[in-house]
Amino acid sequence: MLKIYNSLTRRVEPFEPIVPGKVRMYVCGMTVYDYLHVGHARMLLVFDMVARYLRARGYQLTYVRNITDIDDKIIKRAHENGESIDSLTARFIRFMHEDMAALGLEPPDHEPRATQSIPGMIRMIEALIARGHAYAAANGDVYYDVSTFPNYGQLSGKRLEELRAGARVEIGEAKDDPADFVLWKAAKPGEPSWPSPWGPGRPGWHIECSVMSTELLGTYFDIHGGGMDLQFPHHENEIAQSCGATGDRFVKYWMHNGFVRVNSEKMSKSLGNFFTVREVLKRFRPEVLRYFVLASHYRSPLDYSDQSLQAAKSALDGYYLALRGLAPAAGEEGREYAARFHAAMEEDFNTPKAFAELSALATAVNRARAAGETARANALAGTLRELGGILGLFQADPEEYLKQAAPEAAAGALDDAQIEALVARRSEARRQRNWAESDRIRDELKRAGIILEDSPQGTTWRRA
RNA sequence: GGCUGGGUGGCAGAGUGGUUAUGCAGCGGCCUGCAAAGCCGUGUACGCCGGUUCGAUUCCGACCCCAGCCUCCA
Repeated sequence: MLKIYNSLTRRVEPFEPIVPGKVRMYVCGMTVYDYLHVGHARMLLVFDMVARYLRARGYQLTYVRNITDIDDKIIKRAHENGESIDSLTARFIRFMHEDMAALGLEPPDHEPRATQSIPGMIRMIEALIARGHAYAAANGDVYYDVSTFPNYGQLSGKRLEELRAGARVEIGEAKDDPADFVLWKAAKPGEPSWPSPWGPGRPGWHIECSVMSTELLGTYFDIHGGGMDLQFPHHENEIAQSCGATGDRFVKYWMHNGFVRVNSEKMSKSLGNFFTVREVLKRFRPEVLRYFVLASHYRSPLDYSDQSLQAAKSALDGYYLALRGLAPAAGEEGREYAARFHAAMEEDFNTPKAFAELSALATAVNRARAAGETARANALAGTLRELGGILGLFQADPEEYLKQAAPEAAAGALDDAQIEALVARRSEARRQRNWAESDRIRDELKRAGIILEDSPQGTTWRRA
């Protein structure tokens, strides 16, 4: 029985889809005005894992991840660059898709863009006004009246009184209550706008997600995900909007992933302490990043550092070394590991615990191989590869994986042919029992980042 | 200040009222010409102080510390 921690109840609950066998999941995606950083990568990898696991369990999943392509930051950045909003967002959507592909993410079923759902947003705001949850202010903005929604604060555990006390009121805002939030922003000069019953303007960020999710998944769907920082106010406001407009429930399970930190601080644009996915992928292969992310529980904070990535790489190398030279075969072998792997995954996607099983399975593979039980080794390897596949891991050809260098290291390094020539020369020296020459070549290769492994079947090499 | 969630061995990171998490790194052994990889073995770890208990890292209370949210943020 799969169990999921639900932010709404702050409890781990049995997962029961609204429609048996079918799961509808919405994840708040990217605002496209800059490159993806490691924090975004974590969110994307976590929900990619969730999607893969749900599908592996046989659920028919509809996965929606939106693109926010109109918002204050986008307008500001486009203005700073002296370019149009369309050209800015088109470029960063392209970069985002490149990074996502590099990370090995399975594409969502739908990737709606905010600017393509404006009519729906206007309809939802009209519904909110009609039901008494929203009001048009004198300046042309439309606000949500939080006092009309009794459950406001349920998701984030906040109380309206406290929010009011801490709220900042910007000059020019026309809210009745400092805790009210904007649904529609009246156009300012030079800003893009759409016609609406309240005059030209553009949607607030929160209404975008309420509309994109319910348009594609229905008013009440199974899972809504996103980063911890979206819990308040973004997701709280989505609930108020969606429930207020439809009178229905909105989301059954709220999932929030923890942050990536750098030196114990949240990695974020505003702090400027972020590493882009592109930078990291110059030095580490995508699968290393995936392993790194999944090696901790999705709700825990995750400290990013070069050391941790290096450790993740060593661990991942170990799995490929176990798979190397084997022909993974299907079969019942290793079923007990698979059972424990799934049991761990069922506990709110406990990937670190699941890795403990994969690690035990890799050891079993190595043992079988060492004992000369090739058929058993192949069968166990088949199970290892299959279970890894559920997490998006171990699918590369081991030989290729082990011989491949990260782009940065590859520049100016020895190419495969050069390495193989040196390995051949060393093998000849070894045949002549010329250990001095043999060791000299091995040292030379070692300095070039090549590790050699001798065995009765010959010498193999890989990149460190 | 309010609201969330945390503090586990050198590092990363699960988990549990009494029995080995796991990984990386280290050390010893086997293997190897020597290595590497692999296998085997190896660590008086659970923030502090009280309480409950035959027994607490695990439950309860206080305290200290950390992070996140309360303003845009995955």
